Amino acid sequence: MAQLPTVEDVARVANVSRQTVSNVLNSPEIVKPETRGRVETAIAELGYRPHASARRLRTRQSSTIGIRLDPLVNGISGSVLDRYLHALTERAAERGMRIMLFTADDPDDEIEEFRRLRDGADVDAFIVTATRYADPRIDWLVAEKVPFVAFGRPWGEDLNSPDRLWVDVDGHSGTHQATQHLISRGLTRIGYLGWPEGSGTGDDRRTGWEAAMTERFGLSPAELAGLTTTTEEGVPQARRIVEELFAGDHGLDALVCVSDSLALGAMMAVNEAGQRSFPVIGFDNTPVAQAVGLSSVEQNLGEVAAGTLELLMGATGRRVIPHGEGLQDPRHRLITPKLVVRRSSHLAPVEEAGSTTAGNHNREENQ
Amino acid sequence: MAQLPTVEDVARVANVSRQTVSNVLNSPEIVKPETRGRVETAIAELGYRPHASARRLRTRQSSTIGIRLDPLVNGISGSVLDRYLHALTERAAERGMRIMLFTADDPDDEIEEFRRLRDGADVDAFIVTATRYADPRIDWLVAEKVPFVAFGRPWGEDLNSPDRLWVDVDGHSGTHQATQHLISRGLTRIGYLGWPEGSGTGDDRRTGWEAAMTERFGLSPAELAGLTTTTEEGVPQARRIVEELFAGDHGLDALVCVSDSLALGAMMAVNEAGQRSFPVIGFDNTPVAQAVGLSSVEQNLGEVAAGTLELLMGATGRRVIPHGEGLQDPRHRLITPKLVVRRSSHLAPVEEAGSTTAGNHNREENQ
DNA sequence: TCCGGAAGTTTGATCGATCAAATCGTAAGT
DNA sequence: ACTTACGATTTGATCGATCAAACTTCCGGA
Repeated sequence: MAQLPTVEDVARVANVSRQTVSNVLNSPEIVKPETRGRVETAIAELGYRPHASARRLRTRQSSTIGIRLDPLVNGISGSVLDRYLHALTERAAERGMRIMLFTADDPDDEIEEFRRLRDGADVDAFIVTATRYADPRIDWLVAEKVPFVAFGRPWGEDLNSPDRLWVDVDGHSGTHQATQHLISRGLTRIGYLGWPEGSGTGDDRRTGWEAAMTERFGLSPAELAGLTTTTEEGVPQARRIVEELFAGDHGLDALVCVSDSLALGAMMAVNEAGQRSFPVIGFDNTPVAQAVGLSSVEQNLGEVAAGTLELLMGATGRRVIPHGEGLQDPRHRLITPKLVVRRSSHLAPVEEAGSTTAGNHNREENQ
Repeated sequence: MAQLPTVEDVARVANVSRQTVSNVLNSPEIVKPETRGRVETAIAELGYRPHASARRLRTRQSSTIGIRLDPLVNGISGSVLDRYLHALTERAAERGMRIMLFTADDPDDEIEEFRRLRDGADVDAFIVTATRYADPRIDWLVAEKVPFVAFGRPWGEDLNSPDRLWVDVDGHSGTHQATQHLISRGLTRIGYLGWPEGSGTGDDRRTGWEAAMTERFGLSPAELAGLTTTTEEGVPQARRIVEELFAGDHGLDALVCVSDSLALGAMMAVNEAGQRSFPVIGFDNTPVAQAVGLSSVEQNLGEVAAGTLELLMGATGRRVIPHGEGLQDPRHRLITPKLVVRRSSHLAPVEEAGSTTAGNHNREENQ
């Protein structure tokens, strides 16, 4: 088979030099229109396509972003990361970037992988997920000046640190919307089913519910605590604890939950208890929520992905901004999620309050 | 910042030539052990890491596999591909390979992307999913002799075509196991809830149920047809049709379903009808099935991923076998799935037949 | 007329690795 | 002892692009 055409070949056909071909590709504006046209014709004619590795070797740019993909799929909510990945791949493609996946057993291993990918000019930047307090990965990336964006706020650290770009979903706003929605339907004893205190994301989501309840009913911290139930993540865990709740004298009207898993477990318990009009709202709007008709807070992962790339490449840029160069403010993006209200299925029917206007919430019938 | 070390630097420190360093990396067996040790020490000392792009430029190999990631997440079962992706990333890493993602709007666009990635030496091979009859992508890949593996059998074409490597899950076996399991519990009127005829995967799965029913009860085609219900993929669709079924005089004991979506819909209808001991079995073992305690057929995606790489790289190889070179037979892998039996939750409780031995089925309590 | 300078284009060097062929040294064969 | 052969290592060329600097035109101003 004939060799693939190179810049050299294109140059010969267009009767120009290598460099001019290169310029047509990389900075067309400096080439005289007439010449440019000739070169473009030659490119089309030969079916020329630049050799990415050669370009990378020279420019030390890869037009590729690395992200770790965990081996384990952590159940029902694992899909959030997958959906983010889909959105990211798509948005990245729009800017001529691609996504490369890798795995790692632990943070040290991940750093080792960062190093390999960076040194091999395989990727220009990383996206790190599941960040923790005093994360060694972040420290390494900052120290080595490798561009990166974290998906998830730096809980407990400086949210505005210039070194640390991040995107996240505003959990507070999500649960606030969910709670307000229930309030607008005339419900008052709205409980919160969350994770044990100490998780940044979980605590953030709880504050949204707290704020909405306090604004409307002026509850004291003690009263709020009385409406709060916590459990580890997991459908059976949630079902168990909500069953216990229903066994006692809870006096609740509805539940706002920190995740779809907990909401699903709660729904099952609600259903079990024969409570046919006890609304439950989840978080993440996973496929499961869609499937069973569970109202949930939708993280707009397309926006999250777009925000990620804006931080990495600027508003419209097509290459990663080197660390520390002309970074715009703010150095983060906090995406506001939207409540998706579903006419709940038989699993946990929600009575529609006749005249309720649902504001700007999404409303979705069972598709 | 100091330049990254190159082979040249390592060579100087180890007092050997560039090529020897290269040999230590690529064919250690031809280097005298003593020399090798010296080189390895130098590598460690300098923290040298090969520059992937330079290597790629020279060798025209990228150690990367490309796979398209669809923008849309097709509901509940979309996660199968995601789980495959996780498994693939992990297995690929074990062999020093990485996964690169891309998107495409349609088959032609995907071919264009194949071309770009191939010409740019970005990837060594592709994995194609969601293949169709007379798929133009396959034709292109075969014509261009680009190594690839299809996830999914070439339905309606030559299963043993030498040009076409594929991996797939044995749907027949999965539904056969599911049906046998129900039979072993003493159930007899076991229905099948599937997709409309014409989908390769769907038809394959139905044959497993048909075979098991025929073996045990010697049913005629007409009788089998009487036990079969079909609908398009989707939870609400399934719920609707099973509700209709229950409204009439169906006489069924249980349902084997072609997917978890349909099974979930069926479960909801069953529950609605107050049938508390009507087993439903799904297919794919999605997180949803785990969450709601639905028995389902688990596709072992780790094995599928491993099979994919075996076809691409040989049993233990660390590089992609060029098209047509020493491909072993068979040119495909058909992975046998396993039934996961769950003690079903309140959504659709399954009575345990006291003394049933479940054979080699997996048995899983609600975690 | 001559010079400065910008615009457009070309030339030579280079990125970091591997390939192919050459070289060196040593052990085996006759 | 002399050739042959092989194992181990080195040398020069090369992959395909871009960078940096040089070169050529051409125009306007003194």
